[in-house]
Amino acid sequence: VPDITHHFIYPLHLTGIVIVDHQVFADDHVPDRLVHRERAVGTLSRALEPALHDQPPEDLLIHGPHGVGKTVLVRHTFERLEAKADVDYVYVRSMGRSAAGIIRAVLRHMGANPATNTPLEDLCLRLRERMTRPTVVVLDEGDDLPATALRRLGDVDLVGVIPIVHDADAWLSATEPAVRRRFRSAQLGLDPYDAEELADILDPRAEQGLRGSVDRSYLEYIGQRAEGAARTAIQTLRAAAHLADPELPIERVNVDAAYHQALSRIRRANLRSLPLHHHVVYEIVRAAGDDGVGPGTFHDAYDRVSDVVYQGREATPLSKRDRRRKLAKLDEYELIDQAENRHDTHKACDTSITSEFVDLAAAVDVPDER
DNA sequence: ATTCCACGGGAATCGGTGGCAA
DNA sequence: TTGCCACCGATTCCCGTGGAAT
Repeated sequence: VPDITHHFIYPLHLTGIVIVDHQVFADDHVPDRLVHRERAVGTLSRALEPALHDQPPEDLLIHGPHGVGKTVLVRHTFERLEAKADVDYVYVRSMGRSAAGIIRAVLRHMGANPATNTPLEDLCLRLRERMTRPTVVVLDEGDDLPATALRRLGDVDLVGVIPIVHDADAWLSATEPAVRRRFRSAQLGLDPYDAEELADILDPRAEQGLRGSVDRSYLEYIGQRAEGAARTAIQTLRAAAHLADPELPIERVNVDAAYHQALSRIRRANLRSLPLHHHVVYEIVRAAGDDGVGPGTFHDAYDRVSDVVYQGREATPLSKRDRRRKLAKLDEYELIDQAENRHDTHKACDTSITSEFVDLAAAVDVPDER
């Protein structure tokens, strides 16, 4: 949440705030120019090109590691296309959604509001009815998309599908052959940036978003620390700006400290977005500290605290199977490292991140070790 | 080689909720 | 309005798989 209040309450020069434009650091900020992504913009534009002539856009599988700008690439390219042609663009965060959930999200974008229990078949019918112009459906976070969703969207004329995933090979081999054929030769991979490129990406943001200028070499340090991910680099710069003040110019802010603050902020937001069960599971893992907790011990601990933790809440404790699903989710969100096998341990990535909803210390006196 | 047990895919089940007919 | 049904999403149940210990 942007901290704007200080601007109005205190004279700027008396505060530690050097950020003058929060928007350029927001995750959904789309810059006018995508630095070092010219070729990717070209490839994507060519896939969308048929839409300019009222033809369905081509399917394209976009892949690459965290934070290399997959989503921004799509938004940026589409905004330009939209200015030129009568094309629709639907962006769906598909993580965890069923086939019906995805189709429903597309329909909602088109102005329909189908009930959650409308049959998938009906949803698809309505989708066809409403599809009157070329439409690009972007399925972000599409690593485990239900094949049904892809098949159904593929059946609709005028629709081009753009799944965004991390690992293209894994994705293709996990899906059904028909889908594989569609995307095998329609891929766009984004590589991590190097430190120089990241500095180029940070530079205009520092210019626009911060009071005063920032040394190029400092931006490069951040670039090195961010390991190829633009999102991490941008959030690190932002954290550094927060840590700076009139006494401590931004270049003197420790990059490591800023980096960790940025990571921790991202993880905190991730945890907050999850429902109660995940918080309980997370807190049990976190309570084990840096040594972690083996799967067996984890389940014992869960059983021991569950009565108290769930007391007075409508939710009830989970089966072992579902605890494993929650652990997998937490791993996905980079909140824990899940045990690889039964002799390994689950570990919290950052034990300083705590749940706002669940407090185990208040729930149990002393967890006795067995 | 055998045993132990967590893992994780998939089927079955449950609870909630629109839509619809009486 | 009421009662029923179909459907979804969440969860549990079931079970084959496989890594590590013995």
